[in-house]
Amino acid sequence: MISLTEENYLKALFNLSNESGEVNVHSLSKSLQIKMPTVTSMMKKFAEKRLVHYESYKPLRLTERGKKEARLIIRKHRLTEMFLVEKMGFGWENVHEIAEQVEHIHSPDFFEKMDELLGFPRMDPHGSPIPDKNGKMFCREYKKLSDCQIGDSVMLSAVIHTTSDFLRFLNSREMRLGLKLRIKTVEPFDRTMVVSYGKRSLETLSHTACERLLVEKVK
Amino acid sequence: MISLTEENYLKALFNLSNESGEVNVHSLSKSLQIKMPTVTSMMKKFAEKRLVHYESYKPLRLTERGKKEARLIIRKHRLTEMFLVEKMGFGWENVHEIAEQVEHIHSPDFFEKMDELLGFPRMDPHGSPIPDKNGKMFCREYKKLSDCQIGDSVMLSAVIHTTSDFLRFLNSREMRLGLKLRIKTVEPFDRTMVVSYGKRSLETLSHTACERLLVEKVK
DNA sequence: GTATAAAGTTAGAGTAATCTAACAAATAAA
DNA sequence: TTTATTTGTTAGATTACTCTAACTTTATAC
Repeated sequence: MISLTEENYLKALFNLSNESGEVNVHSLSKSLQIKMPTVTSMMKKFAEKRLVHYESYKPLRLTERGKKEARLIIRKHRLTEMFLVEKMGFGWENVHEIAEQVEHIHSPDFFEKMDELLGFPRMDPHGSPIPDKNGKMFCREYKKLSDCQIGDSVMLSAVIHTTSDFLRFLNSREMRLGLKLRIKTVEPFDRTMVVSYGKRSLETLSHTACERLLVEKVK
Repeated sequence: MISLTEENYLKALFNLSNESGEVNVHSLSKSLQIKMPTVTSMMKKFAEKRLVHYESYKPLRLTERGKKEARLIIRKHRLTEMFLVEKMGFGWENVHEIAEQVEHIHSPDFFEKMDELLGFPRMDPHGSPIPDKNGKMFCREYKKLSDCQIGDSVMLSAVIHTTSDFLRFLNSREMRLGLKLRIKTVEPFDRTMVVSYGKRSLETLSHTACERLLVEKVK
């Protein structure tokens, strides 16, 4: 059995994993706002439960089991966010907090029903993929807007590091998933971009903003 | 701040209160499946927090504050049950378990939205009243079917002690809230009733069943 | 009205999850 | 390559909630 506390550790481990699947105690501690010694001792418990590979002074790595459990929690989180937006009329900037709580509910039926009512969506309202009931996740290859070039035409496909401040900023610029935009200029010194889309022909986006926007190339 | 554990104690206290608002440690212990010494010590904590009136060896009584907090949790529970039935297509016999978990979510917006989408219902799917956001509860005066007489015509208005077994029993007899029924006979020795309603002219109900059915007189 | 049973309390201990203080290892800087 | 900084661990304490065993009070039965 996995406790609510453990579920939060699992989710953070999953979200903080770098390309090679590694997380260090310090970043986990910062992300969960739990002191390092507490995290260390929890990781020893996780190792016993075969949820992480743990060796003293080495980075943490989720086991396959750990990853699967994490994805099942993320599935519940993302289905909930989608349900809140699509079926209950919440704005995408207001659903995270609620989903953080709903994701811990133990009831397969509840989430199956959500999935069904939503028509088995593959993405959440922020464009992140929703793992299936077996904990498998289908990932498309997105690119950060900040890695694109002047002249590129791209479609906004997902947003990451979605604080509600950031989402409100996007709302205020009428930016939605699926939006097609074109890069007009990139400032060399701070990498600020000027883009055009819809009726807006000269919208300025900071490098920080562009790093949080995932796009796909369009012709 | 009231913890999840405390919320469960509050709810049980409220539901077990008799006419004079009293609950004993023993029944609370049985209902929560928590041993009596644990309950006693929690009740001392509740007394400090001004949630119950506590005196050694005397029955427990919720304070006004305690009652209000309890009703706010019950509001969340009943709104959730209603939402699960009306908006998500669950059967009334399957919603209790899920609502037991959802009721602990801290998000006024979430429950306000449910309330709104449901059209501000005053009753849950089992006919129990839903307290308002200030923790006020409007109660109609119902009567147990078991307290009615031969020849009475009544409307089924609520069901209590709603285990899923019992609700499935009602489903199997096509019994729904709002149903009008007439008492044909009452066996004197075991108080079994024979009633008629809809297309069913001779349905037998045990005394146990009749005690769980709340009705209003109709002419 | 005493004996028995039921209900309630006290004392002491255990577990999960957290913390601080002190120390150790690994990494970065000088 | 030594020093300083960052990261990680150990040890020991704390809080919330739970338990069992032993004892006390209240209620019930004879």
